[in-house]
Amino acid sequence: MSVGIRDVARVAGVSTATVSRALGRGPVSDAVREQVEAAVRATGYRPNLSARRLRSKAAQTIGLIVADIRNPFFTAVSRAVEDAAYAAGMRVILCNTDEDPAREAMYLRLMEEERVTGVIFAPTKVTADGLRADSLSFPTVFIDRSGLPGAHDSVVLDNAAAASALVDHLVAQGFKRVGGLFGSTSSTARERQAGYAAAMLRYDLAPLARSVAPNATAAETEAVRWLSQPDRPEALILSNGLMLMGAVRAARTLGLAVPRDLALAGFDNEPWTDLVEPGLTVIEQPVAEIGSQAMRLLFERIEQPSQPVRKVTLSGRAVLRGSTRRG
Amino acid sequence: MSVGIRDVARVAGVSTATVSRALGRGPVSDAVREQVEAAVRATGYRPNLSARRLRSKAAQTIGLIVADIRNPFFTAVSRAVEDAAYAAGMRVILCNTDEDPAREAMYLRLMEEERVTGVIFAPTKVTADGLRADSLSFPTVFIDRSGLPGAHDSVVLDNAAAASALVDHLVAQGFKRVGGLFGSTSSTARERQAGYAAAMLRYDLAPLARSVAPNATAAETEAVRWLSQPDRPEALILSNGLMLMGAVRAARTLGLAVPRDLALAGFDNEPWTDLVEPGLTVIEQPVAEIGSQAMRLLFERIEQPSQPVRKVTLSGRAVLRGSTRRG
DNA sequence: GCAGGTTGTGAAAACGTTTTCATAAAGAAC
DNA sequence: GTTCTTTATGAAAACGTTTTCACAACCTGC
Repeated sequence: MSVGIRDVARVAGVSTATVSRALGRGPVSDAVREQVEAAVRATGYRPNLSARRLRSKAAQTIGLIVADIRNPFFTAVSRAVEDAAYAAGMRVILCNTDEDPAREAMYLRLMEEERVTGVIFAPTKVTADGLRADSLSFPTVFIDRSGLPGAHDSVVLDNAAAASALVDHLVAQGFKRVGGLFGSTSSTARERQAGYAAAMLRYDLAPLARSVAPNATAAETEAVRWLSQPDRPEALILSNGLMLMGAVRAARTLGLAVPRDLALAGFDNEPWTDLVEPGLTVIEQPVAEIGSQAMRLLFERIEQPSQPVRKVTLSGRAVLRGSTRRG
Repeated sequence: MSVGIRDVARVAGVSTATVSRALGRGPVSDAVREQVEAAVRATGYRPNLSARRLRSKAAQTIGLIVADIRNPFFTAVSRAVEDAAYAAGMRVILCNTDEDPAREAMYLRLMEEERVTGVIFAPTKVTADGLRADSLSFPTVFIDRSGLPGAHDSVVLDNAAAASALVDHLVAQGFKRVGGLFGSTSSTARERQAGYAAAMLRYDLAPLARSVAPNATAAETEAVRWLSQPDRPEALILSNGLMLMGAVRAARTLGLAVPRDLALAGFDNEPWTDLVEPGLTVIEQPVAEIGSQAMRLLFERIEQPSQPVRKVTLSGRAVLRGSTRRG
């Protein structure tokens, strides 16, 4: 049937141990190494990674658990994670949780069964708060969201500062009734909401915050409801790219001109945000950097399991466009 | 150290074989099954999937090889593939090739070493044309693109018809100098180009087609060059969503109003295409359907390896918006 | 010329499961 | 009551590698 290491050994005229050493790193003479390589070519041998993993206890596999790969933020991060993983000779198993704690639990169990080398995880708040430092049997780095302080390595945005910057800009433009629509499931949304509220209070303005599921349709529905009220906000901050899209839709539905009737600002500098007139003001997240930093932290954690927990905080960049220009 | 099936067996007072049967499907008495389940809970046992795969020769793993997960078309398809895979108890390994045949070859070799259950693959033209029916040691379904006729199962769009529909619409609107900018690496782009050219000829119009790398920046650069010429086209068809975005950017750069100075039509009904004024006319691809059909074909191929090769052709839906409305 | 490395190699154990084979017990058919 | 199935179980083999252990051959330093 299938050609195994024994066949290669027979063809090369050596033992299986020598073949294993020649293919991996081990002391073998140059002559033997060439013989083995020739035998591999001759037989078309392909190592069986399951057997290798079982014996060597090195899965060479990274788990990537995110809410939804269709969220462009996660798409971009995942690409950076995969590039780093494959560059290090590792595979990536991708999991979508849809912000559902039950699915998160299921995938975490799967990661255990796979005996993964490590995991990059964007947890919901409820899951993150339940995970103590020793809850997971594998090295884990949180991205975009953090959990209990000091429990896990993480790479996050300075969310409060970013939200604050948006408020600063809107207030400087003369907007006063600035509302905020934030996601309800992640620590990140909470931090953005807190940063927003704190900034508003600094200007002696009343924070007007609401929370919904962090997706486009939920945001659109809520925005339509909110903006139909007589005392509707004159500016709206959205806590991610999907929700920003929902808000744009809501403004269209209600016939509100941006920024004359409604100013809009949000997160995630997605390619389309500068194409929709008059351009959307957003906080740009360093998505590739988040992914690669997360992998760096993960690899360093794997090498030094007992080193202190680290949290890398990256700054967003405010990209100011027409959607927040004062009429 | 780690708890294995022997520990569970000892705690439950049965043999490892019985534990294995109780956990999988096998004839065991209800009493024993309960004992085993209790022992699993008591010990915190997690099966080692590498060992299971090695022995059972069932990897329960699907490989998904696409050009770039950041292309929203592939993002959406991948989500559908993953949903179907996890629903069937399988894992997904995701690979990005960047349209590079060398990386495609590398990932195909990886799939062999993983002994994957099957692969969903969007190959470049050069790789697809080199793959005969017996070139791959695992069941494979091509998506978005097809290879040698009858060599592999595939799920594709009726690309020629879709491109033709765009030409029909543009001509009906009164446009005559209709150009086409197509990707250079995939069979799909070729088919769209052919459909475009055939339709143009049907109207006694001269086809004006160019090919570039299928990404936003290459399309933008080429579009700027093309649209700067005195005899520039009055309408442009783009062969995917990224290129359509590049063309929108080019029009902005050159100060061309859409559709007055330039009509635009493309593929992929991405969420932003109706937000950028005056709305972009596109062919909507049934992305979720493509992913789930591909998985269906794959599973059926796994069950009946020798059944005839099948090709599922799905139709796109023309979404007509302002970008193609005549002056 | 000899003790003490170092280097290259093979035989066999080990990794943690599932599967095969054998067997005992229980039920069905006569 | 015998024989023939069927069902539930355990002992041991098997999956395809890597790693351990042992050892021989070759160096090095004196």
